[in-house]
Amino acid sequence: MEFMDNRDKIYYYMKRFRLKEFFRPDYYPEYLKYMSLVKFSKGEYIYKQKENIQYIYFFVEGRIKVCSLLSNGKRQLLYFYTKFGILGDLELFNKSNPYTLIQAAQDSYCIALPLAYTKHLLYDDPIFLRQMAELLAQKLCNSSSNSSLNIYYSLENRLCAYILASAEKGLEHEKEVLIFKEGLSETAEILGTSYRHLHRTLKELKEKGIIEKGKGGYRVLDPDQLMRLSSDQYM
Amino acid sequence: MEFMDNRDKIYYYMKRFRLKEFFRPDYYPEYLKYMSLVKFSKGEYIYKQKENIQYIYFFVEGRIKVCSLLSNGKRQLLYFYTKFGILGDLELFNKSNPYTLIQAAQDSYCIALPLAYTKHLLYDDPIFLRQMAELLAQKLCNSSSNSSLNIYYSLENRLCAYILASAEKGLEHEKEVLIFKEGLSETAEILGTSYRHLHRTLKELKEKGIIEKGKGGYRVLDPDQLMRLSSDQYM
DNA sequence: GAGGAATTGGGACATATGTCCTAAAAATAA
DNA sequence: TTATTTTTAGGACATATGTCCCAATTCCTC
Repeated sequence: MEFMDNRDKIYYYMKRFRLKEFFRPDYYPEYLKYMSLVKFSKGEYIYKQKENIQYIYFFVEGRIKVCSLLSNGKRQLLYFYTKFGILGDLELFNKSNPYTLIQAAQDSYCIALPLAYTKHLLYDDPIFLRQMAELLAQKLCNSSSNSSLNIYYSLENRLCAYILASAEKGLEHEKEVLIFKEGLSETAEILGTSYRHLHRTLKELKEKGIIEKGKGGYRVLDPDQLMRLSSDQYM
Repeated sequence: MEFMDNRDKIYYYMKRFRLKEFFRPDYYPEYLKYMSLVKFSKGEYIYKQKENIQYIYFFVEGRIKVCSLLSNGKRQLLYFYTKFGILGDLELFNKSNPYTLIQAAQDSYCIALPLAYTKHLLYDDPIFLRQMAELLAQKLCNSSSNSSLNIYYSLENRLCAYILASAEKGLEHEKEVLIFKEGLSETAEILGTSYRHLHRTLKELKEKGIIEKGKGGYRVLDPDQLMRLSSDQYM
């Protein structure tokens, strides 16, 4: 995590995402004193399991991946942050065990609020607490409906969604292309399938002309069809 | 929903489950004025989709089933309440759409708190709000891990869990037995599988001597093995 | 009790996915 | 560069699960 010394950017994001409305107006100036803009580099962990959390973050730019750690040691993909959102709500309120793994899927920016100086205020701030409850309720809805997607959709569907969510923009012959660069065994783990089956399914996508193997990963040839097959998951 | 005019029972449950600790002490007497004990009969709906919620409930006794309604019109089992819990937290904070279906799986008792007179207080009660956030965070954890169970466990596992959670105690030749009485097509729907496959799996359980078909449903012959196969789901 | 509707039981076959194994290719270390 | 490890590729086969059908049974209505 890298602290960006850029007060203007903070104010810009605060205004853009109306951070003010998350807090009791009279507590806000106190929070503001401690907020800072931070950058997470691609692959960096934002929270690791079992770690006591120091900050909550307002995610403002980039892409962030949320996995849960299962008892068998595997990871399972839960969610991608792609637009504004709050990180740490779950970890803040779920005493028992922070079981999630939150990782920057691309270089990402957040506004960090350290809990050390503000936790007592936050816990007494009905507006903040209500916002958190609403967010958690929303996430719970998402999670429940996602869990049904896992039953009703095939690996092909889930893979398409995952490719869309984690592919990166790159340039090739002056054209913008999407390239999927993730390691395949990690991908299999995250999608909760076997390497063998993942591979088979990738091959089918190749045969359908949707993706193409190139150096450094799979190039997306037909994003529209990828989208059609992926049915809004993880987004 | 039937209102039970039994003030003593309310106080008993309040003490037993420490309801007091869910609220700001100075607001509590006001809430107390409106609380009442209610009974839901087996099969009765506690919340239906799209209905604006009137009460939140503290579930104190019985068994309650929570399903989500999917866009394809099917239900999916999310959770069973078997011991103390709060109903309506999700519905209270998730403005967009109450998408869950909450139904008494057995005769059940709750303490009802009508929102009409108390919502403004609850929304300004940091202790209540924090409790809600904690509950929602916990449910979110459960839901996420459940969604992985759907991937990692076979129908046999899920079915065993479901039988355990929804079987009823009955007497037969003066011995206490568990009987699973749910309709099979409804069960298939809730477990997200086909009727055919459910049936096949039930047959396997019969052949393993775990259950037995009798009049009025399936008798559980070997609860221990059922437990072993079900791996703590929905509980 | 007769007739129709819903529920239960199951055969046949297709597809999705897992396990096991082996080989080629790429990355990394020595 | 060569040796070793990791990653990618895929054959063969087993199991889980779905779809389509139809028959038997039970339930419900008249």
